Amino acid sequence: MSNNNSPEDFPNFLNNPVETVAERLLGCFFERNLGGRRMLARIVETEAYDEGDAASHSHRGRTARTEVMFGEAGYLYVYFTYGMHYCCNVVTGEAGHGSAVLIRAVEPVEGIDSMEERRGLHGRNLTNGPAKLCQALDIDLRLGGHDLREEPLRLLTGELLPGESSTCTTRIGISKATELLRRHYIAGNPWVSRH
DNA sequence: GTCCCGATCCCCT
DNA sequence: GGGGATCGGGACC
Repeated sequence: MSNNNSPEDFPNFLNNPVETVAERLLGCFFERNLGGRRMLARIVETEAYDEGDAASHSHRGRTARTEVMFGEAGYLYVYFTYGMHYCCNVVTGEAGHGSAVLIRAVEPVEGIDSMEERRGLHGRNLTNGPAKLCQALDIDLRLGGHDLREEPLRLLTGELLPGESSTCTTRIGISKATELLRRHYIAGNPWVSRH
């Protein structure tokens, strides 16, 4: 992996249409510092959401919950769902436009023991779902609105590896705008939630 | 104020 | 493959 994880590695493409960003986030990293323990995870599956999209939390306009989605790119939008799960999104686009990319699956790279401890299991189910990865990386509402250039959770740029390619399909777990091809994942990657 | 349902996961079969 | 867990947001009264 050609990645030396310096702070300058923050992605410079977040201020683009959300489906473009969703694709380009594939291969980027979350670097989580938890009490001095470092975890690194590679993004392998994403979904794009924005205002014009009936499935998006920003579709009905600004609310206290979704305010972060309408802010500047590069911040974290976290929501709580089904009474017990958290999911996280990278805010994209210009301020005033409510768009974000849901991170649906990551591939553990470093600090795997720490993730396993938090999840209470090991193997494929560690991070192959949006709420699973939040539990593994200890992401909850306390990180809502967090600047992803800063500790303790940073977004670092990354690329697809030679031989890898991305695929685009319809999104998962939604009932509106089900026809849109706004789910992106790295083809064949074992950490993707569903192939 | 009340009601409904969700960008889900896990355990059981 | 199905259902239960569990709670906050948003719609409507």
